[in-house]
Amino acid sequence: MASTTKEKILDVSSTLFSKYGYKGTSVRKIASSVGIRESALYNHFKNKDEIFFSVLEYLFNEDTLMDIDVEEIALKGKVFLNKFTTNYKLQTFDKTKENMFRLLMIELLQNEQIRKDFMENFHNKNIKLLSNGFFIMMQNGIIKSSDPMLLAYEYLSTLFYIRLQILLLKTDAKSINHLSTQFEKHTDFFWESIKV
Amino acid sequence: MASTTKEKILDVSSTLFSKYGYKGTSVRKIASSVGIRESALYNHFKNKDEIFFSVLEYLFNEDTLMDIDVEEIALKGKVFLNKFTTNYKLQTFDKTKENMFRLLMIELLQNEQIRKDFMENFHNKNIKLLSNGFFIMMQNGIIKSSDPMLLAYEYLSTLFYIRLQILLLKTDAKSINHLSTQFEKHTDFFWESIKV
DNA sequence: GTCTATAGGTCGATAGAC
DNA sequence: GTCTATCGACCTATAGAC
Repeated sequence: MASTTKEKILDVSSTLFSKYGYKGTSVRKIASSVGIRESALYNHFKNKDEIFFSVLEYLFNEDTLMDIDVEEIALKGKVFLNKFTTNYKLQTFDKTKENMFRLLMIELLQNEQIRKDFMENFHNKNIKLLSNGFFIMMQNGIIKSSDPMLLAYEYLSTLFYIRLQILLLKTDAKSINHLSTQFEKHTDFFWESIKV
Repeated sequence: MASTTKEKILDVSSTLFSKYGYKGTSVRKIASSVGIRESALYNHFKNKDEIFFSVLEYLFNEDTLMDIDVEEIALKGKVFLNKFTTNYKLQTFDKTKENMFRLLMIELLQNEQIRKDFMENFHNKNIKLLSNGFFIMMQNGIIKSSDPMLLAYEYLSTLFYIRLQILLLKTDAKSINHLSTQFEKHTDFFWESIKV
């Protein structure tokens, strides 16, 4: 991996952007980290913006789609939640996904494209998947009848909050032991709240 | 208000920092917004950092303490939650508090002091208050017996997520109508989950 | 595709006159 | 306490030699 210069640039700059954000990452730093001069960068990318957006594509294009057959697995009730939670937890501790999430949070209020990506890939997509699952459960009498969207929102928001907490603690190299089982505790608590 | 030059500087720079963050706000922009030259700023503050931290103090020192007598009001069950939610919602739509929250989110991953403030004033303080309330409710048989800390975490995380969503939508001048009653929906759902 | 050299801009901060 | 003038550092980007 990172055999060509262009790939090396993307690799290095994705790390830097995820750490220091757009403004905090200079073309100079990227070049020196790659081991070339600034001017050489411009043989591979038109300008800083093009590097940045290539990094975004690179970090986001890894499909964040949950590998879940909703129609089928929602019928198994809590198994659906467990699977979703496990997937979410895996992403939280995956290095590339962590970088993506970090960059997302850094630029969330400074970059409209990032906000779009966040809303689409982190919020809407998950809300849709979850509410779909909850809807099926309700129709089959597995959980209490209510608003599937609300349930999805309630369920997802806590997962997000745990993920953010873990990111912050990691940033200061603090212990995250007390949060290691928080995902599962949340799933258990939530399931007890909605099950019939 | 903002009678002295020093106050005017703080007022202007709190707006700029909340909008563009630390790096995105230059001493030049602050000076020109106030209506003076950069050099004149240095008669009131030692450097950019001192302005920034004064802004932090200015934005945070408004007491964010909930005006709640936990011991007494927790006995009333859902009234406790309603009061907390109302307070949280008020802060979400208060202009100064919104600026504070925005600055917090912008600098969360770039500034250790901000992370500390976030953890202390947004997380720990609220978790403590809430879990205290839940503990009292449990002891009085008002809600089901479980871990008060977990309940506090579950309850707070969704409030935070709603607040973040509202902030993002406001940033792009999008409608937040569909979220206007989300705080209350959350409170109702959560109360139904925990009440005896 | 890399290098050197450099342009033109913004940044935070200081010196010194008034 | 304000101004003008200026500094050195850093920034993105380009021209042109090899």
